[in-house]
Amino acid sequence: MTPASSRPPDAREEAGDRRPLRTRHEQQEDRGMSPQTRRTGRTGRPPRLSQEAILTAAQRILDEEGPEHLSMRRLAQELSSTAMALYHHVRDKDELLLLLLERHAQRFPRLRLPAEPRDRLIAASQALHDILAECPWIVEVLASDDLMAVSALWIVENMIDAGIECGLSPEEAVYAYRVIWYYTAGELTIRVNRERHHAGLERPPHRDKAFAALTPEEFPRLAALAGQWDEITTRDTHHEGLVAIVDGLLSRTGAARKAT
Amino acid sequence: MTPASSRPPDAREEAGDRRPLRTRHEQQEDRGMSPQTRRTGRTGRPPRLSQEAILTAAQRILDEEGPEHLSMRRLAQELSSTAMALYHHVRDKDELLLLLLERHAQRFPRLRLPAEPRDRLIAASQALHDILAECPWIVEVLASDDLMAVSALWIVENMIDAGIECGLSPEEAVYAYRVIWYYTAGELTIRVNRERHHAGLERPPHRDKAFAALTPEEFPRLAALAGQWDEITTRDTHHEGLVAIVDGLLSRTGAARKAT
DNA sequence: ACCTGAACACCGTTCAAGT
DNA sequence: ACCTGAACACCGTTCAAGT
Repeated sequence: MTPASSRPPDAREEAGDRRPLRTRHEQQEDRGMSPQTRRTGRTGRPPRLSQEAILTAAQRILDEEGPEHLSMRRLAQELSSTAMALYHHVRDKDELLLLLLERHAQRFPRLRLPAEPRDRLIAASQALHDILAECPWIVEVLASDDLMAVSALWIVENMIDAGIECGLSPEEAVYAYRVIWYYTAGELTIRVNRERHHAGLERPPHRDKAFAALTPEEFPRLAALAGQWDEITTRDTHHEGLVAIVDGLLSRTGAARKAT
Repeated sequence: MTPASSRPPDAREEAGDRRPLRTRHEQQEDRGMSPQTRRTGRTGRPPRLSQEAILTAAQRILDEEGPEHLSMRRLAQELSSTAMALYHHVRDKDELLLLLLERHAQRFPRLRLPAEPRDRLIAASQALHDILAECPWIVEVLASDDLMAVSALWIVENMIDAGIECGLSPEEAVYAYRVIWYYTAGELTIRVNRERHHAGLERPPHRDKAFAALTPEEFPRLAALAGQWDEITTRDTHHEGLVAIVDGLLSRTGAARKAT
């Protein structure tokens, strides 16, 4: 979390962009002051809400009731306020989720990674996965981008650096990072959705339909595996898959020879 | 699309499951009759809507207005009907989306795949990706499951079969399939979200925040790449990544030696 | 400056009633 | 059997007004 030393000029007032307000939090951040420090100027009504309080309440809802219950209205209720009061501290729901992710990543301990580059690439990728596995509610937000939350940048940096030290060019290292990121995002999305549906106790109905279609003549392999499918499929193979992917990515350049 | 020869007993009337209705379409399917064939019994009011008409209208909305505009109400409007009329032909929105996927997969030509197993695994995986890349609106539904739509089962069958022919055990082949599927799902999800946001013309604001945090001292690799990031990141590396993953997965068993 | 209430423009789905 | 209208229980967000 470097305090942004050089920040690009605020482009929000440009034509077509109708979000004139900067949240209170952003203004404070610019002056490097906490609410307590600030003494200058006239004070309006003292704030009942704060971004911190909002985020804490949101996290509580997430933990106790699940992501599907986190709405601006529900959150306001939790704070004995109105939905609109929140918009004074947070631009919109997306920003709220992003801030929650940021908070989560900050709390996550900055692991010591192995020195050997292949191991480091694997360990960093695993850390990326683990951080997000703990806050799966945010998967949808993540999906929107490949450059991660600021607080998780150290992982991406390590992944790219390890890739380069393994003999990849910088471009190849970015591409390797992206392949791993896609795998991670896919695994998490599917895992989360499975758990969400599992919570509803119901097996998806089209699942049965698919199994019913598995005639041994047309689908010999799948028909043979149908009985064990759920069992095989339940095993957590994330790490195994990650290692295979990393080796596949590194072997393309003969970089693998450097490794263990 | 095998007509389901053995279908598990309908468990829907069990305790707690409150979906007594079977849609008209399902009933017909059971008797193996098309609407035209059916002559017996009293006919009630002739149907104005049909599943076919509903799916066609839904597809039109998807194509012309985008997935975010497909709602039951909008769809009913398109058919000059009411939202509730739809529920006579389709259980819920999820089923509607699943039927759309099924329809799409059916229309997709059943490719001739290479005989050589590694190439076949790659080609089948690519086909899976390509089918879904054309109907990205459904990514969210896909995410819920790893056993695909009935009409795409031939691809999964081929992937598993090719894996086994490459020397993997059946369990390993399923696991390989899942790794590839996670990669595919992740790639598609992120691609779709990017396009969806790109359509809104706005660069995500937290993107700038992340870049601003990229001090060369703390993040040397990322800082050096920042200028080219968008450019590198835009390149479509799906196929490259797929090949690397396949090779990584196969190399774990010495199966790679069999290949080309 | 900070917050509220009412309103806008939506969702998916249920239920009782109509023909 | 097929469809309708009204209603339920929600969304995120805007806007004008209050203190």
